[in-house]
Amino acid sequence: MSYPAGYRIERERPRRRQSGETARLKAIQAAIELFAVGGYGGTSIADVAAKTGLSQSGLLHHFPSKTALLSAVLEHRSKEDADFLFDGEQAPLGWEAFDAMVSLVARNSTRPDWVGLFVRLSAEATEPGHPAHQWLLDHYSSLRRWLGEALEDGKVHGDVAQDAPVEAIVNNTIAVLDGMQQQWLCAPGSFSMVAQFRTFIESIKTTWG
Amino acid sequence: MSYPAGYRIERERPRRRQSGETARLKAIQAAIELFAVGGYGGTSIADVAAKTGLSQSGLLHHFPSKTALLSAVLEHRSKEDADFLFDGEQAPLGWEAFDAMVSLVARNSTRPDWVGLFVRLSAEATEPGHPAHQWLLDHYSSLRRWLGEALEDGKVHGDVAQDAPVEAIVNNTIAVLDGMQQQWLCAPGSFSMVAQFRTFIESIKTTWG
DNA sequence: GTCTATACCTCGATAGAC
DNA sequence: GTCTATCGAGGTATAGAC
Repeated sequence: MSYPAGYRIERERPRRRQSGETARLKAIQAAIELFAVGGYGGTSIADVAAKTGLSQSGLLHHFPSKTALLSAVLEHRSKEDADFLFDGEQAPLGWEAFDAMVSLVARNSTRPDWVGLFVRLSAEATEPGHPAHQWLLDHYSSLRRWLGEALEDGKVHGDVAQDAPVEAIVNNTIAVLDGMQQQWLCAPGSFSMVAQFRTFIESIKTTWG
Repeated sequence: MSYPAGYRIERERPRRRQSGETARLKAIQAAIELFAVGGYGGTSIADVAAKTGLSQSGLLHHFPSKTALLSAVLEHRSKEDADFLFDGEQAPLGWEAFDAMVSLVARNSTRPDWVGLFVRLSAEATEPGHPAHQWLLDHYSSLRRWLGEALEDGKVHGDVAQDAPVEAIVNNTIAVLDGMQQQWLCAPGSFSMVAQFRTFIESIKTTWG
């Protein structure tokens, strides 16, 4: 059975009840903002529900449990980060990868909630039993792989010194990124994350370029 | 009024009830280990009491509130850190300050509980309302001051390049320290914090030495 | 899809006996 | 110095009406 073009079975109609998808997105956004301040453990689903404009049970209709909500938040975050960094294109290699990280820092500077979300969750999720633990491991692992490959590629092309300690450079880059955000949260606006991160990148380029 | 040497008014006597000081120290140690895993918000005073070998109320006899316990923990930590780094002597200046930081990292490598304590608490305490917020600000502020002075002194003595961006170097050093510990907690023993931190220090020495 | 009501737990803190 | 008992608040999750 087929229909002529333009024919729609389900036409748009005004409705009081928002669609499940709308409610989910609103809730995820609310959860991001609240987790960013209180972390996962310090935020109640009632808080998220209130910010979403739902009762607690109303929220639990869309996310059967608090951890389900967390999973949705993490998935959302990972996706947006990947979209920003790569956006369908090939991941940059060589020092360009580190320049891409600078862009990421610039983007983060405009999104305190995302910085807070990561800083809080990653500290909590260090613990093996935490519901975001695996996510955190995956996050680090993919970041390490990408930056590691970028440096190895740079060695092949002669942009990176042959004796550059890849693992240490990669880990330190990630460490600067995370530690800087931690400091920045204490006093947002007290320094430029971009400028500071650039200083770091310049230093490693100078040393192992 | 004076007593002959060797004469003691209060002689040691066996007692069932431990002294207040003993109980306090036991509780602080227990709290450190528990805060290191669950953070401040994620740890109940009942947990601390159990680990100390007291009932919840028994613990609250020594620390009138949960925040009082936290304060004692923070004070304890700050003191031990200062003792380790300076130990009554003058704080080292120039690049020696950064070498001292390497020693600190080496010490931390043997104390996962301290690393955990700092990572969790500092992430929570980023929030202005957190009971450890001021402590965190003070911690960063004193660390920044010391490392900043060290670099300025190095400039005077010609060990540090005149155009070295002091603030960025200092902040990045602290960032590496913090971020590295965060990664290390995810998989303690998966890499050497000392070696990695040395790589960072070498890089900045190379660039601005 | 959203709500109220509720079950059941844990938490921080206080009161008061020993 | 340590305990039991208890209060009141707030947490997750479920049942069931609309």
